[in-house]
Amino acid sequence: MRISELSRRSGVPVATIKYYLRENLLPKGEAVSATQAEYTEEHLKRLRLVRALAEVAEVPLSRIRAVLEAVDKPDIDLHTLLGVAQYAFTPPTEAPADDPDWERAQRRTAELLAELEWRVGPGSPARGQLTRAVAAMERLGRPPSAQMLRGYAAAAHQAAEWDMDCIDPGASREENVQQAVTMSALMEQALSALRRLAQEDESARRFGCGADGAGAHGEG
Amino acid sequence: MRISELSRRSGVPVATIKYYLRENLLPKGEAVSATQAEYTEEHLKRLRLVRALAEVAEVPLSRIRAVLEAVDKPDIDLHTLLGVAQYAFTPPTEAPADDPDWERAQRRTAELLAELEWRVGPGSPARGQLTRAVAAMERLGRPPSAQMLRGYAAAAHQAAEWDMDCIDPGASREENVQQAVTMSALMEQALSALRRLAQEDESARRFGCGADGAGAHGEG
DNA sequence: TAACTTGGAGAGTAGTACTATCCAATTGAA
DNA sequence: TTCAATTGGATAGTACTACTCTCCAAGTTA
Repeated sequence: MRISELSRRSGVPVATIKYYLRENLLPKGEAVSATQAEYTEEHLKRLRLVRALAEVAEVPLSRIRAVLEAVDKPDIDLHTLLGVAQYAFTPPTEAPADDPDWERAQRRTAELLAELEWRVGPGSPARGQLTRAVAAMERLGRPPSAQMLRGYAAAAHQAAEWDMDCIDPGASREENVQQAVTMSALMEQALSALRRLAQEDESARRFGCGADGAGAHGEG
Repeated sequence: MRISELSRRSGVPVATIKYYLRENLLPKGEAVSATQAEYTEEHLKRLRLVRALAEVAEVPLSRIRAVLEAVDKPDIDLHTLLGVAQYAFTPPTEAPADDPDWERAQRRTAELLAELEWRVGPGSPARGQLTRAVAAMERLGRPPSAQMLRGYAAAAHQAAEWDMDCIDPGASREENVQQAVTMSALMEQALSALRRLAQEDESARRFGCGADGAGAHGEG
């Protein structure tokens, strides 16, 4: 397939595909001649994946590139594959110096993970992300209760188990990468949306005036 | 307090505070003279909130402005207050024309919400967000199973209940706004981080080689 | 009174994600 | 065979976001 067909089938403008090629978000097609290259179904799949992550999950292209590069290394086992994808997805957090809120948050998250006995690497960037969120809440004078964190952790673990149910250890590497990345990014969007909808529902139940739930606040 | 003290106490550069004032992210201080204005503790709180949302939750300033403006309207009840904050937070999604994946996703999300009997407005932007995520997964050939969506929905509702437990109907309006906004944005970050950590744990349990969990993939 | 600070305005900057233009080589229809 | 159209590759330009810097006159402090 030529670049124009890739464009037509994916709905992505040719100029954008060229940009993705330059930025190493898409591997180059096989050069047939000096001014012709052949693209495959794999290119189309990868392109669709990049667009889904960029448009729907709002992942910056730099991080998409990091994930794809991390994942393109051959000869790693499934757990490591999922791990590097995860690690590349999560932006690294640098700890501020001499911040009591940060110190407290870090202590709390470490205690939580120890209590839950989760098998997470000591340098997992999601630790930093969690610490940052908790520290920000401390700074605003609204620290989350230990109970709340434990509850959220239980819900998150439940979600993670369903996620892992979708991974087939026997499937191909490319399959598992697609699955894992889709999982991480798109189900996160879905979870975020569901939580917002659930908040609206719960708010209606507790504080709502009418109890019908149909268009309480103006039909956006 | 003068602008320089606001800067010192918040850690935000004076130039940035001036920018936020121009962009209506922070109300103007009370003008004492032509070249002097007085800022209060409320300004400091608001500034810290803006920074937490921008830096930690990565909410674009335009959406922070929308939330703060929506929430600054007086004389609305608690449920509506939480609702407008939520609505302003969620970017509106426009449906693509003639997309079978989108149609299917929309049908599935509508069915899910109906089955769960959640009281959500028909124009709630989180519906669009959910439809978009599901449609993207359909397009990639990896639609989430109905079971998985139901499971995620249950987890999301559980989280929403804990969220609402933190809202005190008797507290001041400004309190509730802060609480609701902090909740929505920062606990979402925390949930995302916890899900990633839980995925790492679950991946280690199922596919891991060593079973110690200490630094399986290279100490980020 | 002289150095410093302040609020306000405007321009400048860095980064992200495209988008448009140009070019020579190549291809496909007349 | 010829000639418009397409292709890949390179470069430049654009729109947007989030600051950051500079300037200035008015006001405050030593």
